Amino acid sequence: MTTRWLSPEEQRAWRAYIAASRLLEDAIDRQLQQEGGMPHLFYSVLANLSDAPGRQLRMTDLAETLKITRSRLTYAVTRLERDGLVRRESCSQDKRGSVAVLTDEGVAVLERTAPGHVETVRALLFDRLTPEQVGQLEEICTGIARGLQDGEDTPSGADGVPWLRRSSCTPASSAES
Amino acid sequence: MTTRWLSPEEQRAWRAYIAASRLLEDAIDRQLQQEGGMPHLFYSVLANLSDAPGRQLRMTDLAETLKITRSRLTYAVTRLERDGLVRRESCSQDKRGSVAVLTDEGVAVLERTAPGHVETVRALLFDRLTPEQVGQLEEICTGIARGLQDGEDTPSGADGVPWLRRSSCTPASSAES
DNA sequence: ACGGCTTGGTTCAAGTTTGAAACAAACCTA
DNA sequence: TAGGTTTGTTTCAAACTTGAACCAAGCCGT
Repeated sequence: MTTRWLSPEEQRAWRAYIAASRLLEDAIDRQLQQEGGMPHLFYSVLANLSDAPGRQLRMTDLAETLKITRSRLTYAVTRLERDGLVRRESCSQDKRGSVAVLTDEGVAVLERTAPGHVETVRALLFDRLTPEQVGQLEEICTGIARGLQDGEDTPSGADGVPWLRRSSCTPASSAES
Repeated sequence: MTTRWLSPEEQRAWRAYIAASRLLEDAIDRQLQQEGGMPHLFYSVLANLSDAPGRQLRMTDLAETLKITRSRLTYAVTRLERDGLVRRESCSQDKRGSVAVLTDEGVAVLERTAPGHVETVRALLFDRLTPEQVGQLEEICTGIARGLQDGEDTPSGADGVPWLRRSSCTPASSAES
């Protein structure tokens, strides 16, 4: 096949998407770095732990919900542990595993940082979208994410390209990022 | 004000967005790294140069259209130059400036890599969206991006939070990423 | 022409990410 | 139950990003 290039509409959408996502992540990272001394991802680790039962989660589960590699998470948790916001405990059932536990100080930092973060997300994103657009965004992203996770362990069927890796999900509940 | 938390809809949209953007960038980076030996951003540098008049662009202009810091671009161009895909030339009009020029080898690599990249973007994103969604995505992203660039040199008016930096735009034309 | 401010780029160190390799414990299965 | 595979996590080096600091060249007003 002679490559199906992007249509003008698709190109515009793609460029806009790249620009928006780059700018948005940069802005959020900067805000969180200044007010919380940590990048967005690290904040997300705390946030996810905070609304997990017992404020703790197995490393792998955390990595899966955050959609990042275990390696990346190991680094993040190590740093957060050094700062006393998270503690590692070995898993009783499975001696291979370890769980990340949010410390009281972690909770405190999160509570102090969350408002500013949410305000930022709101100001930069949601205050600029109509309710319908919020719905559209969710629908679009949910579909894309699902597609990216299903191809998962891609057995490279027939002529399929083995894009992507990563695994399934184990969602937590409420709160922000 | 007591912090306007995200509504359930907003939360779902936000989480979905984070997941989708993370997975998408990872997948694209992986594909490009394998088939082109470079991360998405570097590919974008080549792509942007390729459809610029004379296949060249001032560093600052390139950084602005790519929405990245000059520093990041310096690194990327240095690497691409080391690989012979780009060449730096000093600007005649402004002796401070330098322009990045796409070399013939750069063009070759781009032509060899573009099809796979476009196929990926298509398979992972556009093939999963209806035409209406493509339009919605563009509209949403354009609005967000615009908002993020206007606040630009934020003079921190009254009680404004000085989120973000970065500058305006000087678009190029056709092709992919 | 001089000093000062702005602009275009680079440099450097510290921080983060990637991917492959290493480990160890859990799980088969013969 | 020994051996082989899979699973959970860390380690390590190389690559990339960040932000502040720096340097030069334009720009301006005097």
